[in-house]
This record gives sequence, C-alpha cells and structure tokens, in this order.
Amino acid sequence: MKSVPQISDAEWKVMKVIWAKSPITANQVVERLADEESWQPKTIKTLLNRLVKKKAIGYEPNGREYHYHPLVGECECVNLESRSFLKRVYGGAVKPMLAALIESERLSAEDIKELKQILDRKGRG
Amino acid sequence: MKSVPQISDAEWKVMKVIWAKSPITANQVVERLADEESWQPKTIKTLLNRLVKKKAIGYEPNGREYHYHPLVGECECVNLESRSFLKRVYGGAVKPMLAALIESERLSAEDIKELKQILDRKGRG
DNA sequence: ACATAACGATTACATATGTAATACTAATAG
DNA sequence: CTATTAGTATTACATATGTAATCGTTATGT
Repeated sequence: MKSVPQISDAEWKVMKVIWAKSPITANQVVERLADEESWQPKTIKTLLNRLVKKKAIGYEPNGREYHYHPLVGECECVNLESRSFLKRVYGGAVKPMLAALIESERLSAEDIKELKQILDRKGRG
Repeated sequence: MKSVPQISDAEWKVMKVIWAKSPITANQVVERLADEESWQPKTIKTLLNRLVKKKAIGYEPNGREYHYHPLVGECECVNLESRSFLKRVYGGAVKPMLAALIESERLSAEDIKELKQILDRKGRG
C-alpha cells in the first residue's frame, strides 16, 4: 500500500530526468533540462526540494553536493496518473477512453499493428 | 483557434453534469452531484462561478435563477486533457501510452474486439 | 407590509504550484 | 587567512484549487 505522492506538472519533468539517470546531482538535472525548459537553476532546486519533501526522491550527501535518486518508481507514477486522468475525464470507463484516444491520435501502420498484437495477447491471456 | 480554458478536477465534475443536461440550474447541478460528491451547495456555486469566469459555461437569467449551459464542448476538453496527460506522462509519445494503458487496464473480450475494430478502421482510413 | 427564505455575489482561507530571489555555509582561489 | 564562489536551505509571491461562509437582494409566505 505504498502511496505515491502527488507530482505536479513541473515536477514530472524533473522526475523524468531522475528516472532516466540516477544518482544525479542538481546541476546535472539542470543541464539535462536546459534544452527543454527555460528554467532558472534556482527553480529546479526548488522542485528538487519539493520532491524530497514529498518523498518522491531521496539523496546522498557527497561533499557539499547531493546525489539524488528516485524513491518512487516511474511505473507507479504513470499508473497513478493514468487512473487519475481516466477517472477525471472518462469517469473511469477504460474502453471509451482507449477508443477515443485511438480515434483522435495519429498512428502509423506500424503502431496499429503493434497495438493489435498487444490486444491479441491480452485477449488470449 | 478557440482556446479551451483550464478546468480543474472539481470543475470537471460540474462540467460533466452540465454537458449531460443543459440548460440546468445551480440547484439541479447540486442534486445531480449529491450522490457522488459530499459537497456543500455553496461549494458547487463557487465552482459554477469559476467556470463562468473561465468562460467554460454561460447562463441565462431566468427570474432570480440562472440557467447554465456549456460554452466549450466536451470533446475539445477531453482532447485537451488527453494531450496534456500524454505530454506530461509519456512525453507526447502516443503509441507507448496506448500500449501501456492497454497492458495495464482490465478489458473484456468484447472491449478487445471493439478496439481491434477501431484500429482496423484506422488502418484502412 | 414585513420577516424570512432562497438566490447569486463577494469574501475567506489553507494548500498546491510556478517561478524565483535571498540567506547561509562550506570549499576554494589567492 | 580571507574574499569569493558554489552548493543547499529558507523565504517570497502570484495564481490555482478545494472547500466553504457571509453579504446583499429579491421573491414569497403570512
């Protein structure tokens, strides 16, 4: 019954970096995000602090620097978000959600093939 | 380029009621939500006001009561939320999202069949 | 006509979030 | 040894959100 903390939009971007590589220092996170976001380094420090408070990440002091690492798994967070989205937007109805997403999004022939395979496996399983 | 306003979690619940039936009075909204939410009527009035401010809904005065109606379509809002979710959680990658959702959610044989049909149509289209 | 009930409008207040700046502290350059 | 730098910690502040309560006004019962 481990409860995954609420992770905000901005915090997700930081979490992704940490999930991708850890342990990682604050400055390395800043570097990784430099391209995508126009955040001041201080902003990222704030987000790191908040994530620590929420126990989404932890750290090991290493001299005056900290080495951060995730305390919650990406999958758990993704699942939580998915459920929250599903509930909010589709009232929890899975199939209509999937149907709508498939209808409205662009998919290559490849994608379609793969998804059908997944559905097949699911059907047999 | 009509921009759909940000609709919060609590507001979504109100919007759903209004999308389902409109025009609708505040008290009718309260009634409809009585089962699902344990909100004070005042809370719902607040949410209605905020939605009016955001121009998500409008109203016609009718005596001292207002008759509310949506100003934004459910589809637009659903799409917006989907994109936001997709971007936040999957970095915008549609297929992985669908794959993960299909894997992780419960689906009946019926559901699977229907989804495959949708994928087929999509493939041909 | 008056008291009261029933509306919407305004105000309230705590927590979350986006986005930093400033303060404090330890290492490091001279 | 001291001034500066480079980290982290603390503080800041506006807007969003959850969750109402109070104010002002109007319809309505008596």
